[in-house]
Amino acid sequence: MHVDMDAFFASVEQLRNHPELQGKPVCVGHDPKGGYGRGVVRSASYEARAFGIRSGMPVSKAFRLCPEAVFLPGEFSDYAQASNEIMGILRDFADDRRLNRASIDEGYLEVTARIAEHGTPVESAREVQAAVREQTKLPCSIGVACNMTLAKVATGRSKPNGVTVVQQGADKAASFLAPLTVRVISGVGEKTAERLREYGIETLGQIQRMSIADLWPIMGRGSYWLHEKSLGIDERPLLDSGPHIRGSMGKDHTFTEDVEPTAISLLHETINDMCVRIGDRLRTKGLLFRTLTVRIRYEDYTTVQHSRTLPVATDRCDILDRTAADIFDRNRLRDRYVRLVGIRVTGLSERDDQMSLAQFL
DNA sequence: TCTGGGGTCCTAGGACCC
DNA sequence: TCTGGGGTCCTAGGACCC
Repeated sequence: MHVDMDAFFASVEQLRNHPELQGKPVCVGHDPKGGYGRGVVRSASYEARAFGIRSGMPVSKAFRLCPEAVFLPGEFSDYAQASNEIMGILRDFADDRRLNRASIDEGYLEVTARIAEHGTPVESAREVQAAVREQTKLPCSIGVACNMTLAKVATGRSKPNGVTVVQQGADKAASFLAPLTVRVISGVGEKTAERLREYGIETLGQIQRMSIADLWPIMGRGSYWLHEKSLGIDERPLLDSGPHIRGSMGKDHTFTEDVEPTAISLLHETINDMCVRIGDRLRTKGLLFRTLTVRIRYEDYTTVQHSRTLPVATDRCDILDRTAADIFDRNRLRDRYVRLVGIRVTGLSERDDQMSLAQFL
């Protein structure tokens, strides 16, 4: 069973934080600044979607589509809190409490035993949906199928507030997927879809009818993967995701206006500011980093990144800032306006409060 | 129309070690 | 002077997800 919250951030705002916004178009995202804002919409309520607004859309466009929409900056901690409540509920329904948390607002539950013991897939899904709604006020959609790929596609067909069940059997899976666009498969993004389109391929049914040899010139090594997905074949076991171990931490900043190459102090101040915040986050989480990556996006949107690995893991702000500034200075192109700068730290480890010999030296 | 910010995962080349 | 094969680590880029 795959459970995905409907317009998650926008729903939290409408149903938990600002009940007066129920029934109104709500966008969570960056300030549109009267149509001149540079961010994107992170989540749009269904009322906003009726105007054509979608998540990921530039806020400037969303504003033009619906100037009367309410734009909220959003409060991430509220969403994290709601997410934890939801995952707790889902876990209670899963066989052996086996839940795979796929993101802040979606998860996969093993429910084979539960369905065998009592009820049909539809009844079970409705039960989960009702429990989530009662305990958190929030709506979700659910897909039930014999593997994770199919369940997630099914959820996509259920939105909002729906339930879709894909009956068992290879033929049932294939005919369910056949008419759908390749984009419904998680892992097929815009680039892959465009490449397939160049060969006249748009639906999963078309891929089902191809051989691996036909697919190879288009997809290369990814051919087996895509062919199996198109048929609804997915052998991955549903593993409990366990406690989350983060692999990286970072911050990006897009300037309100592109920064001219000579404005060095502004660029350095911005980098310093981000380093201070990352340093604070590292220390509150008790983490150290070894590799630092600086990202630069220029006015024409070309983006490059440069990284450096330190000999010893650290959480020190001065090292973070000095290294970031140095990487930036050595690599930036001095004849281009800068749109964005970003800092990301990887190679994270937990801080051992005992000082190591390497650190001491 | 003009593209955020948080991430993950994969590939590939080069340096280096044994 | 030129050489293999196994392996790790680092760096850069790219695709993708929510």
